[in-house]
Amino acid sequence: MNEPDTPAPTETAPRRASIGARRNPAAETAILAAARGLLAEKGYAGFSIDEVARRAGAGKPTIYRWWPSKADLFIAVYAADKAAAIAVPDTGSLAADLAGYTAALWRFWRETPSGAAFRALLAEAQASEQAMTALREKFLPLRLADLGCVFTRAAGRGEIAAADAESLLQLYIGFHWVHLLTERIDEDAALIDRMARLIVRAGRPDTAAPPSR
Amino acid sequence: MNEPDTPAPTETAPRRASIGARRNPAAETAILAAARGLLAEKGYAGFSIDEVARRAGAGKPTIYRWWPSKADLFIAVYAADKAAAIAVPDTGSLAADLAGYTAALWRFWRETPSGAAFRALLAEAQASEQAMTALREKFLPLRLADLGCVFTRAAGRGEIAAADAESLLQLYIGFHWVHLLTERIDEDAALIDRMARLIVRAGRPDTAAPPSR
Amino acid sequence: MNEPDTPAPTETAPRRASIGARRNPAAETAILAAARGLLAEKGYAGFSIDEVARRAGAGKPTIYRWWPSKADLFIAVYAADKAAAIAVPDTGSLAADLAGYTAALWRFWRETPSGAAFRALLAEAQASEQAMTALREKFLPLRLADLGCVFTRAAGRGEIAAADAESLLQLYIGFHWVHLLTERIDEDAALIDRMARLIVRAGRPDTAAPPSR
Amino acid sequence: MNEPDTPAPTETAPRRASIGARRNPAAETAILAAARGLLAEKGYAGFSIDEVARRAGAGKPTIYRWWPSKADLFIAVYAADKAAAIAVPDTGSLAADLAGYTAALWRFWRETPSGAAFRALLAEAQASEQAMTALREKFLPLRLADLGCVFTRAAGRGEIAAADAESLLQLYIGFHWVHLLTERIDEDAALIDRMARLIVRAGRPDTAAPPSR
DNA sequence: ACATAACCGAGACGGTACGTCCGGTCTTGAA
DNA sequence: TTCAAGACCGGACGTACCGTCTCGGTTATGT
Repeated sequence: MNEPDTPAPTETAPRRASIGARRNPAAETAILAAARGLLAEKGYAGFSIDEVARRAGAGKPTIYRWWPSKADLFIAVYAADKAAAIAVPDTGSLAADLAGYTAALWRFWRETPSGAAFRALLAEAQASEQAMTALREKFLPLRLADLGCVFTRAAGRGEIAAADAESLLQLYIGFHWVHLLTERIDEDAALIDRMARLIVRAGRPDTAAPPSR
Repeated sequence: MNEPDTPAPTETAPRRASIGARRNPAAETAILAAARGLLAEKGYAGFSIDEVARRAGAGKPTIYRWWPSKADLFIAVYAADKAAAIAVPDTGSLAADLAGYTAALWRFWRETPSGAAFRALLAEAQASEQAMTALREKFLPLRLADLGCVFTRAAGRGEIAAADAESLLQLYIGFHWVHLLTERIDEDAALIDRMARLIVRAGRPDTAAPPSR
Repeated sequence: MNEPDTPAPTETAPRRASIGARRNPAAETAILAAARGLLAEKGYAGFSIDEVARRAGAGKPTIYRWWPSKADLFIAVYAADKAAAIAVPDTGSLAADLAGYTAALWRFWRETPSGAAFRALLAEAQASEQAMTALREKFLPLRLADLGCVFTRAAGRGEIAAADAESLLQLYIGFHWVHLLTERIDEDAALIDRMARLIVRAGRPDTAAPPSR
Repeated sequence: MNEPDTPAPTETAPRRASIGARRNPAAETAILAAARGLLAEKGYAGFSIDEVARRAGAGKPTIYRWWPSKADLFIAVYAADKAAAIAVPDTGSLAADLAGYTAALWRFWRETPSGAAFRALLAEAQASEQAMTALREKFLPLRLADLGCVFTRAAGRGEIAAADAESLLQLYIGFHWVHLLTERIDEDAALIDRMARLIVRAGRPDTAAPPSR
């Protein structure tokens, strides 16, 4: 009904037009970058699709087309960093592996927007069934896979009972979450070491004790 | 030009007037009850101060006067139930204490609005500095106090090393948080027992050494 | 990251491909039919180029190629019906001609999408200079030509003064527009007759009166 | 969930706050003025609630609270001018009254935003049932009342048959609409006079025939 | 006895964000 | 060159909440 008031500045604005009936990688890049920047600057509060669209010079429908919920956007931001950032250590010692991984993870969370992204994802999941589903189906499995092999290797070496591997992993993850969600992911080496040793001890096969008997 | 369809005659409503220059307990009760009901029905999503005010028949400033942030309201809802609902067990066995406490806590979270309230508090804390402060200063200390004595007693009995008590408590809390935040607080006795035993084992004094004994 | 749920495989659709470097009549037909149907069902509200393209299985550029504005599309819809639907009466009496024409026109407006199309054209012309131009240059002359001869014939018969023919035509058209735009084109024979007689009387040459003098 | 990012500039911005649980006349004035200005500058195209809110420094909900549809806003803009602008003439001659009124009305339509407002209202009514209702119930009766007495007086003087008054009024209104909707409300005195005389002649009592006299 | 102060419900206020729809442009890949 | 398809940006839509503010009224308290 209304003409768009002459979207005039077609010639002046470096508008990013369609490249045909398929996804425009430039738009995707711009949107993810805007989301990253916004999360880094303002965190979950202050994050809005509107602002992402503004910063990316993108239309909101373009965002919703590819990331139907904020959770999807958070996951994408996280995924873009993750691979490049954290190597799963393999030192031959579970305690060392865990301490190393925790230190690396916390640094990663502190120094990239991914910490904020994960916090946002967890928060969003409490408000939106859709986000909860995305968290459980698209996100958690990836994290479990990463760390899972650390515990699997430890079980292979006899450091922990194989049957406990999964439960220990859960304990370890809980430790991370609590610290992230309460903004205590500063690098406290002593704390990290203590926790790693506790986890290892918790998993120590019962055969480790008996000798004492 | 248009009247907003005459918002209902004031004289018919059993309005709850001021009782003078002091807090009206009836208003407080009504507001808390409305917040409880809303959390129970809709969870964090669907919770809004507007809706609480509507349900309570209260003015928004009355709510903001007594609970300056949503976090305060969530904490109040939680606190109203907590005392009555969970007794800290003292069976003489740390594993049994933990398993009992977890089962009771999860039931409490499932069967009262408090589970939703805590999830809401955690989510809110990710978006609001004020809520984060309330979480850390008004809420967490209370929980730590509860459970702290369980570990203290266990240390006193020699079940765990006193130096590890606090770290073990953190692990245990992390376990609860992960399950709450991913909506897995169904009563799985086997899982709970396994985790309790792991915690105990993690805290086991260096009996591994005790060949020395 | 997320595919927009794979919008149906292209190979199953009975796609209407290009027939080479010239206009495809099948596409034109499908688009006009879709526009007709949409106008008939939803009226001006609910009419959109997107929806027409969806219904016609056409691309939007195809529509814009042949009908650069919505006004052109409305006019095309109107024109497709008009010729076949209304015969300009010639009874020898202006009043009878007018009453007959009005009755036929209103029936036509009620029973085909053309009434909606004309309303849409008038509305669109208020928002778009392009549509206003189309209305004035492509549409109105046709209507004037139709009815013009009715008045010309009446002037030839001495029923009305030739000098007034055009002004009477304007009055008559205004009558139609008011009724169309306020959704009062139900067939009220008495009203129509009264108005036709008034028009005739307005045009009666002044020589009709003098005898009385 | 999200803090409004510290609406900070409370102290700097001359924000127009609420004045309590009742309508703020300053807001009403600002909104109407913004709507007037926007209509005057851009017409129906280019008119949007968003832009009105921006110009008025008002929130969209404030606009929707008092003018639930654009039609209501158009009517309010029209009404604000109308009373002050057009006096219904009473010269003792219907033709002179009509010509005078038409000239005044067209000038009013040209020189205030009311012409654009009425065009917008008519257009909007073609797209929205709500607007059509507002047009028929809130707007047209007022216009009919204005002009009605001109014809009533003429009938009292015997210039026209009382039974024809209403129909003549319709013809006269149709004349105005056609010229407004096709942007031909420039002051063409000859055209206006001719049309006024035609209307008078159309209403002439059948005393014309009365050779009987 | 009476002013004052704090409380109460109510609801308007400016604003921001939501998620959706449409307009008009552009590009692709096939015919 | 035309076609269907559909992505692109922009912007408007109407609604929900946010947190603040002001009102008019009520009730206790302190003078």
